[in-house]
Amino acid sequence: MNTDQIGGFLHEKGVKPSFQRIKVYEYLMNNKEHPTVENIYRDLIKEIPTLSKTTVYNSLNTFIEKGVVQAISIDGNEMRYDLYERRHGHFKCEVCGRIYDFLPPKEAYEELEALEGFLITDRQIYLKGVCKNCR
Amino acid sequence: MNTDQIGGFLHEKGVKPSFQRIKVYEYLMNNKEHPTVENIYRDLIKEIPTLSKTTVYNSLNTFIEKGVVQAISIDGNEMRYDLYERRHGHFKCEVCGRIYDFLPPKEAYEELEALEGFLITDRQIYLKGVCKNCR
DNA sequence: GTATCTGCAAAACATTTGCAATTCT
DNA sequence: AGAATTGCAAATGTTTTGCAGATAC
Repeated sequence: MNTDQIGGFLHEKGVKPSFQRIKVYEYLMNNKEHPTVENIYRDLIKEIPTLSKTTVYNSLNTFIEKGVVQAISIDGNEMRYDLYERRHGHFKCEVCGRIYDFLPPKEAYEELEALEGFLITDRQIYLKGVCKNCR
Repeated sequence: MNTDQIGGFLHEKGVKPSFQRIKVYEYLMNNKEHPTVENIYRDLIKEIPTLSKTTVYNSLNTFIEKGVVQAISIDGNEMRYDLYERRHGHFKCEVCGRIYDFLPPKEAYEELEALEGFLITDRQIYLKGVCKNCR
């Protein structure tokens, strides 16, 4: 996906595709390791020297509102961000700090529908432990 | 469970049962609505006028280390705390803000074991939406 | 008597807000 | 021109840290 295509996609989703927003979205496309605002800001400012952290926050919050990005609050520290994809869970390694995606079996999600009388709009499955590399 | 029994229990779990720690633990036993540090502090200071918020944080962090309490980071705001119980999920109502416990079907948890080569020490399932009362 | 725990004040961070300047249509 | 967006500085709110005094074994 090139810049124009991202613009088109954001527009479709109800997000005005400003230059900064396109860059933030593109960053999330190319960096799947669940970056923090700091990560995004530090990297993008090389390309966009006038960028402010506020704009990164603004962009991300707009994306979340429109459902194109999800926030990951797997621990009490900073938020991490990820393109929205249905039904994937996150595993955080307590040793290296890396966050891995995983695809929980369909059953795990389907069973979660069962909450009688509640409207469910978001589901997050967070696992913690020690990853393959760190064991 | 009375104060002495809590003390015994904490001792068993490797937590020195100070007066303050027993009170914090007792508070979590009696207040299952996932209180914040602020909640705990505001209520307990009535009983323990010298209590400090630092001690509440210290106690909770010790509890978490020893696995008797779990922290809930369901959103990017303050942490919430809950006695550790195997296998229960949390649902946050976006309207009233309340956090409900729910018991995910066994299958949902068992399937999560499947992560090849990873050691899993903690699992959290967070749902968000609108609760029965707020619909 | 030495370890640990408490509690105050200050520090450290992440995130939000107010607002003026800029950009886009 | 009008509306939305950007970016700076300041404010907010949560959690941690440093440290001195108190407590416990």
